[in-house]
Amino acid sequence: MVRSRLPKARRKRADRYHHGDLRRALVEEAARTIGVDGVAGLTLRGVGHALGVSRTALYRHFEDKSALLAAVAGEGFRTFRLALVDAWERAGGGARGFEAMGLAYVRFALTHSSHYRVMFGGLVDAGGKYPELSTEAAGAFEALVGALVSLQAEGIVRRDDPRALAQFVWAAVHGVAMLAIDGQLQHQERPAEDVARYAIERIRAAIAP
Amino acid sequence: MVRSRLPKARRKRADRYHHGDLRRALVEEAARTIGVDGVAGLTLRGVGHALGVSRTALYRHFEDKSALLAAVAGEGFRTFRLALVDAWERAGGGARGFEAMGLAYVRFALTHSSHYRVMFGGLVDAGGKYPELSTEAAGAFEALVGALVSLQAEGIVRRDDPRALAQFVWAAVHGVAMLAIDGQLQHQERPAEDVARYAIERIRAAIAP
DNA sequence: ACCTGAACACCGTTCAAGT
DNA sequence: ACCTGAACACCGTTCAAGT
Repeated sequence: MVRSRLPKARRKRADRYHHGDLRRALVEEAARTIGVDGVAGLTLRGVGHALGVSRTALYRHFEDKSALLAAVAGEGFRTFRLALVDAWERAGGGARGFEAMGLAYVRFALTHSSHYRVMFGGLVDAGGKYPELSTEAAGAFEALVGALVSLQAEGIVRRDDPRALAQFVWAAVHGVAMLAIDGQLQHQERPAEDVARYAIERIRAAIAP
Repeated sequence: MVRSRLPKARRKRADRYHHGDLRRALVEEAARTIGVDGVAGLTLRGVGHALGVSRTALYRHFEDKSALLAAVAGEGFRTFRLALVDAWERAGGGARGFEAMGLAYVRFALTHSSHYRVMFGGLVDAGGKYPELSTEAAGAFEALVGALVSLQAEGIVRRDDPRALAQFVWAAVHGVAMLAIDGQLQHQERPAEDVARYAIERIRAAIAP
């Protein structure tokens, strides 16, 4: 009996996936699918098929689809934090670092829009489930807090509670990113990045001493 | 043959739904379901069943599930705009009106969180589809622009392009609302409304002359 | 330990047919 | 015009069984 080759299946074989390899492969494949087809296009069957594995194999590593999405979101927060810190450090901190971090934020959201939506789609802090996700999200937040504390020491930022400041700044940039993703920021043909730059300048005024 | 009464079905009969009545009933029922069970809990079959109508009846009024959700989002933007304008006018405009509008914004988002998520879940401006939704969303935006123009005339707000200002303010409050919905704003046991108040104060500083 | 394949209970959507 | 009921092609998830 001839078995036709399945169209999307990878070369990898099932017996390679031991010792947690499959778990990582599942998260990566899910993230890739989301990047191409959006969250709505993510099916557990499709993920399994793409990896040449049965569609139920993933239940050995994740409780359900939500848990897989939480892992994807957690991974997203990790690379997100790295992008933010990298931008801050490359610009040498300070006022320039702050703008660079803000632009890196918006760029990440625009470049990985579907992934970003999963990160902020209501999974985080979903009743304390998915502790790894909460940790990664908190880590990204702490990167911002650290930057603000440094800016306070320089005298560029008002000496309010750093976490309160960070919540405000995060919320404001998050809002810009979300509206940019939704395509609601191109009213007068200005590119989203210019809008982001203007917003960051206003945020800087908002937190000035 | 005895027909057992279906559990969730309303009293209304199918023959009442003529001349567009069903369309409106479908939108209302979908909005109610979303409010109770979230977007994930919305099924076309459930909506039809709740109205005592076949599960395919809705295809006479909507192209597909997305179109129904767009109608729900549009309706959401309408009541949203009314809430914003009402808060602004009740406070008599000015600096107080601005704060009242901001608080009304966040309260609406927290009270109708699932509905709010549908409104900002990526349906608006989805390639120019759903013109009614775009119109309603634009209407809500214009309410904010109007308030800012009035504040500029009073000399409370800097004389930048009102639409650019409105985009920034909207984005910032939107971000606060989204993080509040996601439960990411209760770091130090402060209620979300206090965080919102602080954010609005900072936004006011950001757009000061 | 890890994976499979059949089965179950759900979906959204289509379509010929009814009034 | 508006609605129905059967049918289709999908889902996520469970579970006994295999290595």
